[in-house]
Amino acid sequence: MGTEWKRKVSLFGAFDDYEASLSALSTKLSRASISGGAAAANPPRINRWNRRPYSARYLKLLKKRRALPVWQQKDEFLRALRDNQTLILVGETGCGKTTQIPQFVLEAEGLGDRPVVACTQPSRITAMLAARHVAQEMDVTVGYEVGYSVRFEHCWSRKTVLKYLTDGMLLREAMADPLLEKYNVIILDEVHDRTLATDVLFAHLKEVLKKRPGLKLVVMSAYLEAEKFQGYFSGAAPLMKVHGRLHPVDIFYTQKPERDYLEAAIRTALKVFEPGPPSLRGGPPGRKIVVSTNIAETSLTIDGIVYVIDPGFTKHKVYNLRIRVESLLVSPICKGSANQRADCAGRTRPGKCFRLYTDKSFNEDLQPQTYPEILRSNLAYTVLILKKLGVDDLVHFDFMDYPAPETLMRALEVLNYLGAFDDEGNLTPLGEMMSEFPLDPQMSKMLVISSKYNCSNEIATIAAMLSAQNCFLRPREARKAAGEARVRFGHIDGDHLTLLNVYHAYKQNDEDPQWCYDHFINARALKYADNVRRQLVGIMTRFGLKMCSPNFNSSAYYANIIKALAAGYFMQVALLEQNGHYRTVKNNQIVDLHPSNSMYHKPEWVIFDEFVLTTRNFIRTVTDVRGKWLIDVAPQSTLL
DNA sequence: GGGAAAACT
Repeated sequence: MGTEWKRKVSLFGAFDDYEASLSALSTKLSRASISGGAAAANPPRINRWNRRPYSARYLKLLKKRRALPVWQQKDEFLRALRDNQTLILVGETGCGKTTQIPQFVLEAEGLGDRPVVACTQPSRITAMLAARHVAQEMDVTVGYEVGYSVRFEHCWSRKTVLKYLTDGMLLREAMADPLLEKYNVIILDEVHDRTLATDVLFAHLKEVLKKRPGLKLVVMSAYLEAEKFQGYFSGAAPLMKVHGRLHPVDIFYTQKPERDYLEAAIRTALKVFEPGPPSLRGGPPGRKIVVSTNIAETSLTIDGIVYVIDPGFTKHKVYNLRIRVESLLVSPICKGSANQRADCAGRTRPGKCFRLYTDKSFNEDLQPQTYPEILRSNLAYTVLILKKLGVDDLVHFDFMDYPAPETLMRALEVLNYLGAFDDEGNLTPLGEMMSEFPLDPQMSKMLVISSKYNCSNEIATIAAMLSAQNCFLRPREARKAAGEARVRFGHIDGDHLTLLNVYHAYKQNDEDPQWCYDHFINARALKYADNVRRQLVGIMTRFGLKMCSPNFNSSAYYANIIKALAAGYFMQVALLEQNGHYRTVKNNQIVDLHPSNSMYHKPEWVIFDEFVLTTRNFIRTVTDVRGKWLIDVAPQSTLL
C-alpha cells in the first residue's frame, strides 16, 4: 500500500519575493553607509580585542557575515540596545542571530572598552561550536577573547569578552554570584526551547535587572510568542524580527492518518523519492539516511539534508503529581516542532518534508507549543537552586509559566525531609552543601552524609553511575552473551552494588574500551560516570568531606554503603506484600521489581532509584535494605 | 521476565 500525498503550499511561499527584495536591499546598503558605515566599508586594520593586525581570512569571513539577514538590522538593533535595558529578538533559522548578535553587542556604545558578554545555548555542542565559529570570525583564539563554558569543559580566560555557555552553566554561575556582576550584557538564546534552566534564568534575571540598571538583557527566540515575552518583560521591551534565510520547503501530508509511523517512515524513505545521487569521488553511490532524535530540531545544522520525514511524535517527559513520578510518554509534537523539523530540509537547498499525518490534524490537533519543561518536571532540584539564588518567596516568584503549587509543595516537602531546610524554610548548612552538587537532592544528601558512614568513595561512584546512562548493553543479536556477561557483575544484595562492581572492574581493566566491548559494557557511559565522579569528588573535597572507604574485608562494608544510600533514598522505598508484589511506602503504588535486577531473592524492604511505567509499574535499580536502617535515617513521618 | 529521550549542572 502506497501513501497518497497531498501537496500543500510551500511554507515559504513568499521566499522568492523575499530574496529579491533582500538582494535589492543589500545593493542599496552597500552603496549607502550602514552601521559604522565607513568603518564597515574600510574596516580598521588592527583588531581591537587582541591588538593584532587582521588576517586575510577575517576580511573574507566579514564579507560572508555581511550577507547574513541579521546584518540588515544591525543599526536598528544597536539603537534598540542603547535605548532599552531588555530587548527581544525573533530570528528565524539561518538569520545568523547566534553568531552575529553577540558581536554586534560588543560594538555597542556605552559598554566600556572591554565589556563582557554572555550568550547562553541549550546544549554543550552548540555552545562550543558557536564559540569556535565566532572566534574565527573575530580573528581571535578560542579560549582567549572568545570562550565557552560547559560542564567538564571551561575554555575561557581573563581576556574573554564573549563567552558562550549552556543555560545550565549560567544558572550555576548565578548561584555563586546572584547578580552575575561579571557580565555587562546577557543574551539568552533559543529561549523558545523553554528549558528548565532558561525559565529559571528568566525569572531570576528579571529581578537582577531591577538591581543592576547597567545590565542589559537580550532575549532571542526562533519563533514568536511575542505577547507572552513582551508582557512578561513589563511590556516595555521592544521586539525585533529578522527573517531567516532558508530555501523553500514543500510540505506534504498523508491523506489518511498513519497507524504505524515507523513502518510508514520506512516506506516513505524507500518509495515516494527520486533515485539517489551518483557516488562522489569514488564513494558509495546512493543517499544517506539520517535517523535523528529531536537534536535535529535545534539549531544544529546537518549539511546536505534535503528530505525530511516527520512521523509527528516525540517522547517527552511528564510529571505525574499524584504518584510523584516523572515518566516518558510518546505524544504528538507541537506545531513549532513540526516546523523546525521541516526547516531541516531547507538549510542547504530547496527541500521537501513528508509529514506522516494529515493536514487536518496538523491544523486542528497539534498544539501550537509544547508545555515548557518547568510544568512537566519534579522540581525538588530546581527549588533547591532557587533557594540558593536567594528566592525566599516561591509563591510570588515571577515564573513565565507558573508550575502547579502542589508541585512546589512536593519539592519543599522532599527537601524538608532531607534536612535541606530548617523550620523557617531557610537553607541549612546541609542544604547549602547539597545545592552545590549537580545532582538530585536525594543523591546529594547521601553524598554529604557518606563520610559519616566511612564510604564516601563508594557513594561517589554510585552517584556517578546513577547519573550516567544504563551501562549494560544488550544487542539484539547477542542477548544471551550480554546477559551472561552481566551476571558476572551482579551483586546479590542489589543493583546499586552491581553498579559499584562494574565501575571497579572498569578501573581495574584500565578503562579499556575493548574490555567494555567484550563485556557488553557501554564505554561511553562509564567514561561519563568517571567524569561525573571526578567532579563530585572535587566538590566534596572543597567542603572538607573526607574521602574514605570501609574495610573491604569487613562484614560491614556493604552495610555501610547501604545505610548511606538509605539516608538519601528513604522516600524511595518499597515493602514486599504477601501477594508477592511490592507497595511503595510514600505513595502506596503497587509495583514489581524490574526483571533486570541482580538479586536472587525478594527482600522485605528495597530502596529503588527509578519508578518506570511501561507494561506494568516497575521499580528499577533496587537494593535490599534492612527495615531498621530505614528507621534510623528517616524522619518519622515519611515511614507512616 | 523486560523495552529503548533529549538536554543540562
